Amino acid sequence: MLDAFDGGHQALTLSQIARRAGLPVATAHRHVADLCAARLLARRPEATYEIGARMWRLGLLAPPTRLRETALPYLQDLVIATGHTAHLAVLDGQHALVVERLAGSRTQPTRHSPGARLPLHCTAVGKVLLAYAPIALSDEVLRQPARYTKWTVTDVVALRRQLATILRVGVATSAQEHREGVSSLAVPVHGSSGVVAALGILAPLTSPRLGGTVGPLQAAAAAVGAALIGGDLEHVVDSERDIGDEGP
Amino acid sequence: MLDAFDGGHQALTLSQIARRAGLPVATAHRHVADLCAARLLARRPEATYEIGARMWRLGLLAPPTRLRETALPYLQDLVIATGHTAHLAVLDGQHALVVERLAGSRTQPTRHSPGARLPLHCTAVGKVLLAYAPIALSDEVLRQPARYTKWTVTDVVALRRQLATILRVGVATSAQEHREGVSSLAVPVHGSSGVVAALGILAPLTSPRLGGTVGPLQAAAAAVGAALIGGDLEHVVDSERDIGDEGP
DNA sequence: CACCCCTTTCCATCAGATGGAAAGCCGCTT
DNA sequence: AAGCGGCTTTCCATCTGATGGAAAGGGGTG
Repeated sequence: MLDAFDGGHQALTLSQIARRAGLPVATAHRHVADLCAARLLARRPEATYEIGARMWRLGLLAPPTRLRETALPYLQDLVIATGHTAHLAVLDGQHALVVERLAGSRTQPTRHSPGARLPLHCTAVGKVLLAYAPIALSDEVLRQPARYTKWTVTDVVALRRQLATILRVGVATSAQEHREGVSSLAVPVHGSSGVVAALGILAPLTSPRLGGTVGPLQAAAAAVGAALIGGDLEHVVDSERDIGDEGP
Repeated sequence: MLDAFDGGHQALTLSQIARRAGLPVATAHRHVADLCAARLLARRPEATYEIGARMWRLGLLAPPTRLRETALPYLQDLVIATGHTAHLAVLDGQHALVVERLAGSRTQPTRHSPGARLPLHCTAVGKVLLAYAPIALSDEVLRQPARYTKWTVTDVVALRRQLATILRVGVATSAQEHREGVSSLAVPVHGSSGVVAALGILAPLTSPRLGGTVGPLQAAAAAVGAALIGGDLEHVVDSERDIGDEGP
């Protein structure tokens, strides 16, 4: 029933929620009232509902947040060093879950979109995650690779070859395979338990080649990996102190 | 029952959840299983549970996220300009909810703590929010102001005078009133519907006076306010596109 | 004024939640 | 080895609470 909320619907009326969830209004009304009482939803003056502050705080306790907080400084460095948009993704089922995305230049206020889910077979970060994932996953994902652009590679044999190459050289690319006019480059982030994320760079085709950015990219990935392994302890203590005090 | 999770307990066993929620294990077991099926919780290999990816994504749809994303660039500017830690907070019941906190210097990796709740009567951001809030709230909050340090002002009359001054000059301060050795300065952020947030700066007592930072602080607050009002439209469209595609 | 779409409440019907108890599983101590 | 304490997981008789159709109330608009 919470699934009624998504990126395009951050504020919904009761009837909308009921319709989108396939529930009778009376039932939805009761549920929504309960969720509001629990502060998981909040009611706005115009009788629309949106995600509440408690839900936000709970979401902050999820693993992606810790990863994001740790990686953010290095993402900033990477953006400054390369001038391109950087993003960090983790494996989430059959998708790459974008944990953070930082826009390229300050003047171009392209917003990032944490929470987005990208396909695994036609994005650079997705390919990295897929290459290092258990074979069972690629078996599943490569059954029917969806086509996004005319450049999307849907040939299973070719994709398998790509994954093998990625494992060997540690770098993945995607040239307009997901969105026209956008190329990307990605490398794995090695944490305490294997590859825990993929760090990637996006650039329009018109910009200078991405090849020269492999160095900074790998350096940033290594730094993030090291921070994840080394910073575990202090980080936990930190959040205990800072978020620990619950309110009514 | 989700309240069992907090900053100090991001991963819990079933029994822990049951105890903390005051529920019999059998009931907790069923609930947790349901939440896992909904991917609101996730089960880790060691049979502990943590907040799931779906919860994280839902949290991203909450108002604080939009505010945070909008304000982040200006916070960065502010940190660079002043060299101090900056933070942004909104009113949440009887607390100030920290939406974002950026550490002062790059070399000093002080972590920020979005999600933390600060008292209203003894922090600079809290005082700003309280000063601009309905009178009913300050009536309530000033009934029994809690003491945090020996510098905490608990005299109701003095606090009321402070709030009046804040309304007049648009700046609030707190000198070690919440934590020893930490002073802060804060100003309101004016959005489309009055004061929607407070922007503050933290500094240790040993550092140069905070007085000189009022200018940059007010400039940043004005910029955030403008971005909030002007950027609403494009922002919505953006997140529609980027987060819209739901998964299974 | 009538229409439409929304929110909110009520209540008879019915289905699903509840939690004690017992089984099964480590890892630890005696 | 045997015993113990903590954990997870399943079962099932009990009964409490969810369900949704219907109707009332509230604002807008043509």
